[in-house]
Amino acid sequence: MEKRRKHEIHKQLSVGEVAQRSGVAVSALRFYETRGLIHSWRNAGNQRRYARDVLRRVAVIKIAQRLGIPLAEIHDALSVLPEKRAPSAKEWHQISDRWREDLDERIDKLTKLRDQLDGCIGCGCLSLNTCPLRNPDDIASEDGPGPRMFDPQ
Amino acid sequence: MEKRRKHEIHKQLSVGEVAQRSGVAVSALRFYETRGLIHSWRNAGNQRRYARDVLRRVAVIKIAQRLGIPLAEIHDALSVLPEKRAPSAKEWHQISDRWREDLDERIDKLTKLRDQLDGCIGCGCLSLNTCPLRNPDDIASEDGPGPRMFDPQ
DNA sequence: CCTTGACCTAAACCAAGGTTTAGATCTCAC
DNA sequence: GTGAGATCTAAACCTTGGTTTAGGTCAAGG
Repeated sequence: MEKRRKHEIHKQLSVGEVAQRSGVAVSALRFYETRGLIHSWRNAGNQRRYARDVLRRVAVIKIAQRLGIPLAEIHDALSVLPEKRAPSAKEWHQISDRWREDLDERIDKLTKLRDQLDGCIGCGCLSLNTCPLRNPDDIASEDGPGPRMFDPQ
Repeated sequence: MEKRRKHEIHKQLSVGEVAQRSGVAVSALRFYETRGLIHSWRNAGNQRRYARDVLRRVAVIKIAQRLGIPLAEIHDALSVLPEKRAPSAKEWHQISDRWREDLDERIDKLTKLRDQLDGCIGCGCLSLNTCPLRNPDDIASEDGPGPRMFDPQ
């Protein structure tokens, strides 16, 4: 509780406090700042100070990272969100819907890939120049039949 | 046909020929060689020469890349495959089954993530310190309730 | 007042998967 | 045999998402 006192006294957070409470390394927080994902001001001694709202922002960043969204896109998404208040349901929807679509596309792509692989495993894939796995864009081989994937046995 | 003559005369392929026929850049082929994914010998003038079988190997590499398998793992998988003949169905199975599992896991992970996101979008997510999206490992927050994601409106 | 821990910056470093560049050498068709 | 185009090497560079290090400054309890 000794250590907690500081937190209770001022509403601003130091970078170390944000790190501890958000579970993100100090170096990562500074990195996010260079990328414009979070913001801070400086105290008299040039140290970063954060509004408590930064914790929400960092939480959103962490979620987006888990979803596999690149930081640049997270940045764009966050620029929709207000800095000093909680976003409205509508604002959150705007962002999460976009990420949801992104996720869907990736799942779709992987699923199609899996189906192609299954086809290729199952069928023996003796005619690999027509195999969808080898010809993702359905471009006919320009140089005669390619090598077969494996021996007919 | 002029240019084709060279191909027809010798069964060995130069790096440029492999690049053209496989659709992989020369620089990438050299890179794969440094990683031990493909092999070549040198001619009298120190230029790389490849057996035609390298084309099959590169095809497998390309497929694996599409599946999202890192080169180091592709290397491990390829070390199972023979260099100078087409792999047997069994050998191909050994590899493709592994990749299939890998793919499955990733699809699973993304699907779970999508479901969590859906839950979070749908439910309003007012209690974010218990939200599965924010607490992937189900660890209780140690520092009181976190900030809510958005306003109840 | 002083020491220790937190903080500051810039720059280097890491992984993956290559590409680009520079400068030298080889090959081949004519 | 010669010039163009292909190839060679090593090293630098690129992106993404940071971490580490070095050398200094700040803050605060005792």
